[in-house]
Amino acid sequence: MTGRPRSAEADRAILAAAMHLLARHGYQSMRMADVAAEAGVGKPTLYRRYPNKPELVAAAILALTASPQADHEPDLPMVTSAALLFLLRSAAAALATPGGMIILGSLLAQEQRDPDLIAAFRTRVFEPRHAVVRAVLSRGIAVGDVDPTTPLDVVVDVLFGSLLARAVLGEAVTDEWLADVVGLALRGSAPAAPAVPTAGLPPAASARVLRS
Amino acid sequence: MTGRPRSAEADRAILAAAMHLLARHGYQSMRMADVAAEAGVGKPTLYRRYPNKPELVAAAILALTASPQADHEPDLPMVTSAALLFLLRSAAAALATPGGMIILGSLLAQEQRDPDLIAAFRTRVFEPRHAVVRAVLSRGIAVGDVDPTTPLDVVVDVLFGSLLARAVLGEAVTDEWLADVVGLALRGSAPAAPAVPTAGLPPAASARVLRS
DNA sequence: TGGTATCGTTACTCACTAGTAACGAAATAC
DNA sequence: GTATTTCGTTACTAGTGAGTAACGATACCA
Repeated sequence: MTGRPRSAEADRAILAAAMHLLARHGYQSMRMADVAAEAGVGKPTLYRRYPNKPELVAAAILALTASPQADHEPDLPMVTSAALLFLLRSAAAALATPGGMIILGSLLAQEQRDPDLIAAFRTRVFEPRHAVVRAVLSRGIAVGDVDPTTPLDVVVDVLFGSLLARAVLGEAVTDEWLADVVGLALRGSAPAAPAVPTAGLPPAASARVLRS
Repeated sequence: MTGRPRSAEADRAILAAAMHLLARHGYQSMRMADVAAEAGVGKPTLYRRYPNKPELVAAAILALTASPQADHEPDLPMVTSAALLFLLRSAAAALATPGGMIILGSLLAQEQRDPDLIAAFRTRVFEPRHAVVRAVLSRGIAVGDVDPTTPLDVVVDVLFGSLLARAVLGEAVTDEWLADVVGLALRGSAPAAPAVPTAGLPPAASARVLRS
């Protein structure tokens, strides 16, 4: 009485195709028929799993791997500024990835109609990354790089917000620019009488381009 | 041979209705028929002026008053931090205005299809505001609040980017949070040995809520 | 082997919306 | 007045895309 089981491969392919087309065309312009085609699947197979378009897209977003948790991030440099640079570089790459801003923009534009979409995106994409940065800043407090009274959320907003600003302006994120931002943020949140005044960051180091 | 002249009142009403509906529903979801209705005008009157939807919306954006120019901004406080607070407060209000992020998001999502839309928005909305902030920072250099070697564009990205971060997260911008951001940015770009160490900003002054 | 729920394919319904065509009426220039 | 161009209204075309209804075929359980 169980019948033919649902193809797990189809499950995977559907969510992958949905994310791909969401990034390529945005929420409104992506077509269910295209998702089915790209997944190598018929439309009814989509609707057997998800009742409609927003639920499919929400599922695709929720299926994103909640990126590596705060505490044990591998390969994370010990120097506060270097760790922040590392994290922001990866975030910038994700944001600049053809489609990063298309996803974000189209979900924001859809907030009134489908609040769950952008909410899922915040939970799955922003929150985990913010948590890692907050952890690095906490470690910075322990090491004496960051003033203990600094409101860490503000620093997080400043760091990620700068990336958003560049993306919204449509301008590339260079390593030089990133170093400047991190330098400014760390000087701005340094202890009043620091043991090592402005440790670590040469004012404008390399200038490798992350995106063109 | 001149015929009946076009109604200037209709011109105005059409652009106003277009902006209103753009803010309310976003680019894709706004309907031409609704623009006509809200402007008290027939659809053909729209298409007599603009050949299609993107050109109408582009015109509506371009019709936005290029906000007050950098040099002579009225009512701008003389203290650098206070001036920045003033400018960011107004920007935050505009961004949080029901529809601010809907406009921005929907135009970003549309960038591949209609690059002119977001381009017009950058020119008319972002550039003028950035110019004013840059001017304030330049004055800050003259007064000794800001280190002359500071890359001002980075500071501008940090300040406006923070607002974007809050808006993207869907969280309200409080005066306390704004003061923290401005304080961090100014400490981060202060001269190495400042005459007045961290002038002006009490760490977290008032907490009047700008948006709820 | 028989029952059942899946599979992909095809064809459809239905709603919606950009843009146009065709009016008769109103406003201007000459 | 007369030609001309706009006006608002109504009705239409044409294209698109979400979601559904049938298939006959396939894979699993009992």
